[in-house]
Formats: sequence, C-alpha cells, structure tokens
Amino acid sequence: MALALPSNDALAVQLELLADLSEILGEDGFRIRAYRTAAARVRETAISVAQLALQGQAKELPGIGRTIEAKIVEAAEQGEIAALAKRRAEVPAEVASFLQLPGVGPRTAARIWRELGVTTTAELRAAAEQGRLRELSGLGATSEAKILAALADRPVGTTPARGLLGRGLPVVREVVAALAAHPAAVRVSEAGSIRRRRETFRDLDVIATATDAAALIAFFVELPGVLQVVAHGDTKATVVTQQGLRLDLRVVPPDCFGSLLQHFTGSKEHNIALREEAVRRGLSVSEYGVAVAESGETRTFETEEELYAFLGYAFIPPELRENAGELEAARGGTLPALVEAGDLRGELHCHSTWSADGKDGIEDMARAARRNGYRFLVVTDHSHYLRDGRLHAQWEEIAEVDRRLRPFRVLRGIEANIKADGSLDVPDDDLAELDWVVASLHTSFDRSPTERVLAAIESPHVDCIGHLTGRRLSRPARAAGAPVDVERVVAAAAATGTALEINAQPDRLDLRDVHARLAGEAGVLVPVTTDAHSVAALAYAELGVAQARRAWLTRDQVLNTRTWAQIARLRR
DNA sequence: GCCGTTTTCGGCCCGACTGTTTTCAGTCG
Repeated sequence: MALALPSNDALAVQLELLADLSEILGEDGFRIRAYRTAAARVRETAISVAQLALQGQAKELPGIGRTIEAKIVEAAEQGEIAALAKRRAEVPAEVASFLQLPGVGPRTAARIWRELGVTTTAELRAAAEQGRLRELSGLGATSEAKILAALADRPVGTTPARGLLGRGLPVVREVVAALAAHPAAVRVSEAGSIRRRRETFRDLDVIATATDAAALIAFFVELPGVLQVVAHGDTKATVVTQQGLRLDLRVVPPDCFGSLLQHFTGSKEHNIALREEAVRRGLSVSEYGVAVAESGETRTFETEEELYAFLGYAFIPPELRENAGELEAARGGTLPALVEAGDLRGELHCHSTWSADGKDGIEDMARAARRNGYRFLVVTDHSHYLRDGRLHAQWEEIAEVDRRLRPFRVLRGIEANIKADGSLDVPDDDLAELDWVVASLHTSFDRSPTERVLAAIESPHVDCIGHLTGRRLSRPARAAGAPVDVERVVAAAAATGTALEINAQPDRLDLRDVHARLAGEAGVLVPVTTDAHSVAALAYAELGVAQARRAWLTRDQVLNTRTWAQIARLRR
C-alpha cells in the first residue's frame, strides 16, 4: 500500500531531529546548520515539499540542495530519512529531549549520556537529585537546580504554550503607551514577533531609548498588572503579567536605536540572511551598527529606514521579515504595497443573534460596522439556526435594517455547513436567493476534507470558503487543522472564482500566512473577515489585515477593500 | 550541507550571558 506523503511539518520534524542527534554525536556544525535551515524552509513552504522532492524540484528552494532533496525522497518513499534512522539507533531515544532543558546544549547532553550513563529523563532527575551532575566539569549545583526546576515545571517533550497575537497585541500596546508617557522615555517601540504580527508569540518585546534608563526600567517593573519581576538590570528587565504573559523591556542608546529595533524585531532567519549578504559585500551587521571592513569604521543608525537604505534595500515592513524572498524584492524594488487596515470597506462574514451563539442583533452589528467606516455588512448566520421558516424571517429583518441605514448596505448572507458527503446543508433554491454564501467545514474534519471543500467550490452558489482548515490555535490537538490539500483547493478556487477568506478570529487566523500568499499568487481574491459573533469582535479585522500583510497581499488582492456594488459585479 | 558580482573550494551572523574556566566554552536569541 502506498504511504501517504509526509506533511511539511512531519518532514521538518525529521530534519530537526536529524540535526539534534548529529549535534549530540559531535558531527560537523555546518552540516547541522544546513539541516536546520532546510527544516525551517520546509515548514514555511505552502505546498507539499515531499511532492516537490519526488519531482526533483525541492532543490530549487533556498537552503535545500541535492543531498537534502534525496533525504526528503527517502522520507516520502520509506517513511523515514535513512541517516535519521541510523542515528536514532545510536543515541538513546530520550537523550535528544535533554536539549530542551535550560543550559543543556548538545555538548552537555552528550556528556550526561556518555560520561554518566544517563539515558532517560527519570535517570536524569535522579542523577540531579543525587548531586551527580556536578561530577561533570562545567556543571555545578546551580545547573543541577535549574535542571530540576525545569523538570518539575513541565514534562520533557512538551513545548510551552504560545500566546495568541490577539491577546498579546493590546497588552504590548498598553505597555508601549504607558512607557512613552513616562518623562524619562524618548522613543518606545514594540519589537519581536509581535511587531511582525506572527500569529503566536512566546514573549512580548519592547525597546526604548531614555534620558534615564534606570528610572524607565524601575517604572516598567512596577506597572499595574505585573505579577512577578523575573530580571531587573541596568539596561533590561523581564516581568510576567497577571495573565501569565512574559514582557521584555530593553533600553538602548539613541544613536543605534534603528539597528537595535531591526535586530530585536527579527526574525532570526531574516537577520541571518541579511547579515550573510552583507558579509559578502565586506560589511558586518550587528545590533549596534554596520562595520565597514575596508575603512574599519562603524556606521550607526537612528532609524530602520536609514539602516535598510545603507544596506541597499527598500524599507521592509516587519510583517515580511521572514526570509521568504523579501530581501531580494527589497533590493530589486519589487516589494508589494501591502493592504492596510483602513482599506477595508465592509464585512463579509459575521453573525447576529439569529445564530444561537451570536451576541448582538443585526442592526447593532450594522451600526457598529458603519462606525468603523465600513459601507456594507453581510450577515452570515449559521445555516442550522435558520431552518423552519426562520431564514425568510431573517431576510425580512435584513431588508428592514438595510432600508433604514441606506446608503450603508446590509446584505443577505449565510454560513452553510459542508456536510460529511461534501454537500451543503441549505437547499439550492434558498442559496440562489442569497447575496453571499460562505461554505465552511465544522465537523468530521478527518473525513476527506479536501474532497468536501472541492465539492463546495464546485457549487455555483458558493462565493467563499470559510476558515479553510478549521484550525484552533489555542487547542494543541486542533492547532494544525484538517489535513486539507491547500494547493488543490487554491487551484480550484482560482479556476471557479471562489474566494478563500482569512478568518481573523484570534484563535483561527485561517488561512495561515503562507497559504494566503499562495492563494494571492494564484489570483484568488482573499477577503479579510472577522466571523464576528458580537459588535466588539468586528475589531478582529486588524488581526486579519496583519495576516494578509504577512501573506504579501495588496489592497486589490483583498476582496473586501471593494464596495458591495463592486463585489456584486464580481460574483458569478 | 549549501552556495557563488572574490570563489565549484572554502567560506558559513553576531554578540551577550552564564557558570566555574582562572581565560573561556557552551548556550542562547
């Protein structure tokens, strides 16, 4: 029986484990780095890399050459990379998980295993408790205590939960505003992954310049909502808030604020690629400035714009800094003009009290949308709450509110369920009378999700597919979403003129960034929708726009930057 | 292992922190 092709995530896991085991075995560091770079590339590729490798095209991806492509073919054909199988036979299974412990890198993990004969987490705990780790030079009582604390904190092998962008963004903004209002503050900015608007974060980074660094840091660690001060030094501090969010503040010299902001915004991959290209041109880039090898002088930059310009790039918006082609585009002057929050003209997916889980009525939702500066609102209540004549009753209310709020438009939509057999749970006669039809998977995610979505796309009544994979970022079991073949869905959507939404719910952000980019490149129009179940949730549009920007989308590629009249003309 | 406007060979980002090293290796971001 043919094996299902490994997903990109599964391939990346194999390459990362190969890197970890090779490192524990003391192999060449540059080859290990190549495995890790390739793993990151595979994870951030929108289409199946296993499929590409079988076609001999994976080596066209940056960071993947003939050798790693051959390894991916092995994974696709035999289930596992042969070099990985070989190393797994050499290194006891749990030793690689030692790497997750604080202060334990490959050298230390290898010595714990080889010199102490410790091969499992249980043995490691026992060894630490008995004070045997300090027998190794370089390890002392402090290291033992840290390892024991980490073992007690959470089981090895599990990863710590990441916070959602939608939760972190308001917090980091509050902190930036509070710090900026302090008399010692000069410049204050968000940084890190939250500034790049990544869908999840590990910690929230803020950097600042100040006339009195100590005063600003002292103010920071005493902000309301701070539960615990983890670190408090001369130039930086780390606190944990009552909601359990980790916040970092760094106070930096003003003359290199631009370099430091760029450095701490990342991503790591973007910065490494930027620095490697600079090295080839005789420049050494660090967080403090750019050293010119020829003259020996170091240039400093107060703004990111000046730094990028000095290195020969157009300014790169933080959302694009993932080493996904942005450096080449910025050098060649071909960066896209990204969609902005103010470009949205209306809402194409939201709910009212006609849905049992809706909090606000149609008129309240419409008035709130109008206050946002929108010009239309499509009400897409759940189909299963609109049976037994309720659908027509809802249409009457929509028509009434529409008349009352003109020229603002309120339109008849629906969110229909894609059933297990791929059909919709709304009769065609009703669908034909709707202004806008969203079709979504809500159940049986593991039952042929691709075929069901493709069937919905083929329906002449379906305008848009809702939250394509059904992923829920805060639920580990569902964070990956249904195993939808996005490449096929995008092709079908492009062929039929069906839209694929970016659902801006903080827990969804579905399409994910690389898939929305794939859709945009294929010519699919991508609406940014909130799926709001309340007036307040209409504000999630900002998160969806951020996701669209991470997907390189321009205003024209985002469907609801158009008026309703323009959208209606685009319908089939 | 990857890669190329110095190079198909010989490079490969850069700096801070930490613990126990008495001069820096290992780890981390």
